[in-house]
Amino acid sequence: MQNYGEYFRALREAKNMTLREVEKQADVSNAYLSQLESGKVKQPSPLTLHKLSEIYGVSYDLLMEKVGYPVPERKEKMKSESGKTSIAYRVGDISDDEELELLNYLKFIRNRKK
Amino acid sequence: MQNYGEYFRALREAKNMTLREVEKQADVSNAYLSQLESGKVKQPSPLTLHKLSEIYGVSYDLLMEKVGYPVPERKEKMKSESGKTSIAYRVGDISDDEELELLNYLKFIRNRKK
DNA sequence: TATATTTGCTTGCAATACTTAGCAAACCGA
DNA sequence: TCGGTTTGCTAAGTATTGCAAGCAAATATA
Repeated sequence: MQNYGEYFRALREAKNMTLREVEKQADVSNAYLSQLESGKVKQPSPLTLHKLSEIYGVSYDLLMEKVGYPVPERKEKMKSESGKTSIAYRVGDISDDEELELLNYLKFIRNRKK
Repeated sequence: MQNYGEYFRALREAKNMTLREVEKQADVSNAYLSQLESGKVKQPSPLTLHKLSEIYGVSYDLLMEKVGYPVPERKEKMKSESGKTSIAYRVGDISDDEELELLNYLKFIRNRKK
């Protein structure tokens, strides 16, 4: 993915967290998080991705793949293994653009009722 | 692992390869390989590890673990999640209500652009 | 309104991955 | 012996990760 900065931002905003909240929980500086979300970071380290994956509740592998690191066989497996069962729930059915929209909508949902 | 430099050297020598042979196949400079094997490198990038894993015939995961990167736990998490929704896999932990809303919104997105 | 806090961001800076250039010793065939 | 090649290595330089410090605007609090 080229513009994964926006993706990280969407993840954070979907959780309604500030840069400094993530900084505390992940032990990653808010300065660096800002750079990450604005596309100024090329490839954050696996350790950083791991911390963020836990906070945002997404898989470590997914983030590794997002930023362009080689990923130990997973995507291919999931695509080839499960047949047509539960196609509506399949991961690959959602494009990156759609995913961003869903994250933004999730943020809207969570802010709506307060 | 602390002294994985020697480990990489052992891998290379077990294959009877020179630094320059590995350089050609992996597209990693012999200078850097030398530093790597003499313990002057802290954490080679995942991409470099991936290339070396293919040449030396060891698993990518193993090398990732050797140099101290977090390694995806493929035991419980993924299996317990696979039965659930894949949207959660992509956008993070969500409630059932939120999932329903997101699925409806996804349908809206897809019908919209046509 | 005025002051304090929050929030995102930018600017230097240190550490480190990785490269190009090149050195020195070992190894070759004539 | 001698010129060339191979081999591992070091030195110097570039690029990027990630941080501490701090700024400016928004927001909260008095």
